[in-house]
Amino acid sequence: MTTINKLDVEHGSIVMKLLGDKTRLSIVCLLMHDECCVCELVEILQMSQPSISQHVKKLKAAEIVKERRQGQWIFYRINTDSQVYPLIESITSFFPEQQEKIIDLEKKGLRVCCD
Amino acid sequence: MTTINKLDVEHGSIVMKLLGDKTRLSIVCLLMHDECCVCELVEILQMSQPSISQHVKKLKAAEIVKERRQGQWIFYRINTDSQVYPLIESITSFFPEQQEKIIDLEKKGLRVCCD
DNA sequence: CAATTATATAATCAATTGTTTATATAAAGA
DNA sequence: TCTTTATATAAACAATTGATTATATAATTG
Repeated sequence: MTTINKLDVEHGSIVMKLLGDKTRLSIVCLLMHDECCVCELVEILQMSQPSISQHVKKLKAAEIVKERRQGQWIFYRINTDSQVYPLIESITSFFPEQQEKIIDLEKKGLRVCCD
Repeated sequence: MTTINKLDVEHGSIVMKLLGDKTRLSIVCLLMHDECCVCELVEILQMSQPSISQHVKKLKAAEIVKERRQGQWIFYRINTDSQVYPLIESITSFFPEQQEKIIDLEKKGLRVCCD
């Protein structure tokens, strides 16, 4: 049994505003499945690299995502430790699975893998 | 057992942007408990009447709220028939109950009642 | 170490947003 | 019908936002 931790409206509206952008909402939905690096997001969302970087920067500033550098790449993932994670999880559950976009990326050989 | 109807990101981000404003998020949280007229929202949120009217207009345009005229007053309430209502309900559940603000209004004798 | 690849950052700019002030509409009451 | 009360709307404006272009940083590879 989980008790929901209430958020204040001030903080919540900031998070909601961040998700109130088509690109960022897509990024967050995508990252719910898998971590992705910037170039993968660029390919999937068909947007410029600086634009994607600016969006993930905002998500990072709000602690919605975390980053992890691996070689040349910087991988972004959902910050499940965040106070707003339950809200994020709840919101993204209303949107369609984005997995097929990552699968398409693999098919095109554009998936970044570092082992 | 309820099956969640998925929303598309395009539509969802518009709704999220509307809730990404402190005033509108507060209004929606308040209306989850009770319908309110504009002058009650003005009093509770301590904002100008035109400002509140502009905000509820946007919420109405997105079909998040409905209006009902009663005499001089126009009461706004959550549109529970909307396709995005489950999302609204889910999001608002993360924020504190706003009931005490309506109770305070009653104590001050500022609650609008038409019978 | 020079070239390449991935990402970040900064400057610029058009578009959007939220508030205020002023005015219009519409119902109620004297 | 004139006044009051409640609400809507329009115009103006400052602030914020998101995209683009150009440049910087940082790791990799030859």
